[in-house]
Amino acid sequence: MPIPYRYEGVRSVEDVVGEYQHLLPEEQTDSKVRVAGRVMRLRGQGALVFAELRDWTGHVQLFVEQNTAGNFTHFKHLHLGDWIGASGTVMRTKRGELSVKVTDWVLLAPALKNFGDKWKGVSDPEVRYRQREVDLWANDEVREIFLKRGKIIKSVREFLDKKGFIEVETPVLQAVEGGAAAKPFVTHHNALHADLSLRIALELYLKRALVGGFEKVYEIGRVFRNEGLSPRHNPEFTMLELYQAYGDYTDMMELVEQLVANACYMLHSTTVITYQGEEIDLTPPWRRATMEELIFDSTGKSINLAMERDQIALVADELNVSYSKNDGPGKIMLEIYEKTTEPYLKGPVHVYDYPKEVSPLARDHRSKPGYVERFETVIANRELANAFSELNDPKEQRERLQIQASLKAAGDEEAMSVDEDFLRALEQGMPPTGGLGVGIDRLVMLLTDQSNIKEVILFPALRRETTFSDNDRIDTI
RNA sequence: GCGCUUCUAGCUCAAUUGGCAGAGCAACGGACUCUUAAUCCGCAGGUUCUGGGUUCGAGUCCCAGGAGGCGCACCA
Repeated sequence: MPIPYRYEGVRSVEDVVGEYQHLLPEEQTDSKVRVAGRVMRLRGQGALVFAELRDWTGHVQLFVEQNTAGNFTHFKHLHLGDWIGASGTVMRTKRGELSVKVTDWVLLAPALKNFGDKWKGVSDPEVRYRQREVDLWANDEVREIFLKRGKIIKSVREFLDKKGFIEVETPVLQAVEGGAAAKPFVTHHNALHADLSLRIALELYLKRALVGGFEKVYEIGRVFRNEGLSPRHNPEFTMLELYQAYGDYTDMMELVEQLVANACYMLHSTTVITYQGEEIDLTPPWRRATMEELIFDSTGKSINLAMERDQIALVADELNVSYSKNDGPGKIMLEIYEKTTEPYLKGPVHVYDYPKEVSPLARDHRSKPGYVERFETVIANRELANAFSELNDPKEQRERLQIQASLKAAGDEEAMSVDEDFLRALEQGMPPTGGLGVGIDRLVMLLTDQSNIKEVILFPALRRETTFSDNDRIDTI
């Protein structure tokens, strides 16, 4: 029997099940429907076969009788996972299961490998991540997560569009990567005879868009960082960055609260969620606290940037926080915060007023010397967002980047370079601006209660597979 | 990159702690016209991740390597 190129008139299982939900046991209709999907279970019963057909929207039972269905013998010998199209009438069985009583059916694609145990599926994480297509069929909750991921991103777009933000796209291949402290992936453009980096952030080009007149602009895009893998880090991940002219970091606090609460509500119809067993209330407004206050709360130590570097270093020593000889007071303070405070912040909380030393793109604090107007939002002990009042003074920005470049020359692989294109743009004038970055994967993890980033990335990065294992039917066919 | 840990049939897991590698599901053959992880009968299935070593004997102990998970480090 030839496998057809198309199968027309298919209705979704969800649609069919919804329409005929009212049928009583043993009630038969002469309503013809066509459905298609994978055969996920087979129960032979002599001259009668029950099958579970699953499509993207759900599952429905097929009732296949020798007397009334074509090609009955072949149907009996279908394999779990085979794609078929079936047409028939809708009925409910004696035992109450809504079914399609099949009259005609056709094999659309055989499954030469199975999806594991029909009850337990697959649980080996290596198979689940390497062969996500198997995972998606074997584990319903996996499909659910990726459906939710799509909904979350959609809700973010709708939210920003409603606020008047314009979505743009900026280069992934960049001559001078910048906008974050991270090691890039480097590639080569043959025709240009140039090494290019894959972007590590969206920041610099989006600011140039602001100079160009976009007053509210955002991009949701993949960025790439050449770092180790972990349950919370994939080398490519999705960032949202947005910039709003005439605003500052306090505007960004409100915006991120609304954005996250909105996505959460879209998904759960509430803004209170459970994450890894802990209840988290995302209802705005969120707590705001300075880094110094939070360090004091968790350690009882009072530090600030009016202190000498050595005094702060002494506190770090007392707290068993390591730092390097070249670190200034701001870097040491950040180290203290990250080791003693952030891991214990359940949040949501906006941690604000960062040391200037560790924030080369943020604007000087309007009243606190040595600080910039920057905050990070922490939820469930993890940084979810990072935002500042953006530095828009080209002279100051040049000096900051030159410091970065000298750090880079001294061996700091994560320091930035001087990006002349960016500086030239700033010289044209960038309005006062609030900017915000949100890790979308982290947001999805939070809202879907996942602790491993691989669970929210359809095809996460893994080491190259060196051996391919055989499966059963491929050899016997 | 470092530490801990896991790897047995296609899948999910056993194997008396060093003594003949096994079960359920899937597959294959058969019975059964209302099943729901159907049931029943039969049959087949293995480089125990790879390579060394210790031992009369290794899935089990030792060494090296591979892949995964968790933690640390870096970061989001």
